[in-house]
Amino acid sequence: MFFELKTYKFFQEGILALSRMEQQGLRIDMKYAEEKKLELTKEIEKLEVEFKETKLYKHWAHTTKNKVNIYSPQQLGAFLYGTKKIKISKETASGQGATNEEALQELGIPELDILLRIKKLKKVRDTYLDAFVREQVNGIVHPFFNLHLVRTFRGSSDSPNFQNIPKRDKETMEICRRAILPRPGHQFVELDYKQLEVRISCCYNRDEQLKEDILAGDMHKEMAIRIFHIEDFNKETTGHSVLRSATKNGFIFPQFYGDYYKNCAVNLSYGWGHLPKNRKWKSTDGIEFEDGKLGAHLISNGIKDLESFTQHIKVIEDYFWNVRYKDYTKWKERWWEQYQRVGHITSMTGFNYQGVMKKNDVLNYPIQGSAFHCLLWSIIQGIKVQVKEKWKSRLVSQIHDAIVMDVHPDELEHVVKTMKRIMCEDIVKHWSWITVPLDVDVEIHNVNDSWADKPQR
DNA sequence: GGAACTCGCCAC
DNA sequence: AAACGTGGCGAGTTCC
Repeated sequence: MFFELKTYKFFQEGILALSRMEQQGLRIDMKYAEEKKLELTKEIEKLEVEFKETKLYKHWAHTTKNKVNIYSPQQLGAFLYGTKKIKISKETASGQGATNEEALQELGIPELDILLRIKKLKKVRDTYLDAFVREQVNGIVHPFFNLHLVRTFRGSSDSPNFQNIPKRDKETMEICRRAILPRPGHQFVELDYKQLEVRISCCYNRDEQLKEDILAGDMHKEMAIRIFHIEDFNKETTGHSVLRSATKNGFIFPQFYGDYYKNCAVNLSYGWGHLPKNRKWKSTDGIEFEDGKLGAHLISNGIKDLESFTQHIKVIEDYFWNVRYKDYTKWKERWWEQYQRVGHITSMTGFNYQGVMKKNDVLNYPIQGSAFHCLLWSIIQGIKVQVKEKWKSRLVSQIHDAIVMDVHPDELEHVVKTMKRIMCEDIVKHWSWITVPLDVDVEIHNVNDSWADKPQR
């Protein structure tokens, strides 16, 4: 398949820019990382002893021929679903009984909480801290940023992977990111494109309602009101803000990736709302809502169990795609029809997607790719200025829609201003297909603070 | 002893 | 008719 020369050159420039990031690298607090690893090892050993004293473990050891490995999903599954004959509520892709966090928590066996805690600490120690220590050279890690590995023409990172360091979970985030430091006297600055993928999707689907919702509205709130029957939505109250998050992460995002109402209904009610899956809801079920429980609130609105909630979400999904974002839906049909007819699709940034693809792939790849290409273009331009103006500041990492910089305080104002200009203004002049304004969120950390420390304000 | 697989989990 | 997109990576397991 052909790529235009400018597309080829774009990636060539991209590789050169990313290799400058790689050469720069990021500082690791080696003393901290080594000490934290030891501390975690002690805690893990203590918890292992505690776990092995439980009745559950003794039963497991007693009924197993070979030595029990508590970290083997296969052995754990065999014990729980075989020996103990617990009914499987969730299967893995290959049809085995799942032993992931969600599945284990559902069993309600308190001893398993110890095991989950051990696994969480091991993950942090062995996947992150260990990798930093292993990969560092003279206290600096040089993560690779690849452009040749991903189906969507996004990038990836390895050795160590700097694109999946814990962020959402406060405890593990702090343990891992505390190890990452700016150069002495410098400060971290992060520039994140706001809602990049969905904005880029508008450049394909030209849906005016979606564009309006992104720029002026609050679609998570609007949909939360419909999903949970909230007449007087108030962002400040805990109940409403939880249900807004539930809607965002349990409905909006999955829907944009091609999920459907049945999964979303489970996500929303069982996942976020803590409502039971397999029986009628009671008024005492579910998370704390405004004055009572979510269960009571939904029951009073005629939704009494997962089945009726699923039917409700089906209606919402229909509204979402066939009424509210009907032009997006029309684009999906046109785009899918085109792929089926000619066998490939070309993205706004000039990349060809070919070969056997599912419908969701055809609809997602070009959007995901083009969104990342906005970031890549900004990185290329940013590094050009960095070199030309001989900045002491450096671009040091990228995470799909975000740039991480190691900035000298004297240059802070100029660097942030320049990067914002590149990311929001220059880019829309360069690519006329960008028909939606782009915006960035800037997080400025304090001088010498680690990546775990809170940014200013 | 390594390749290829599964499972689980971190990010966007 | 079917049903969530992209990665990296550690550990366990199976196969050769």
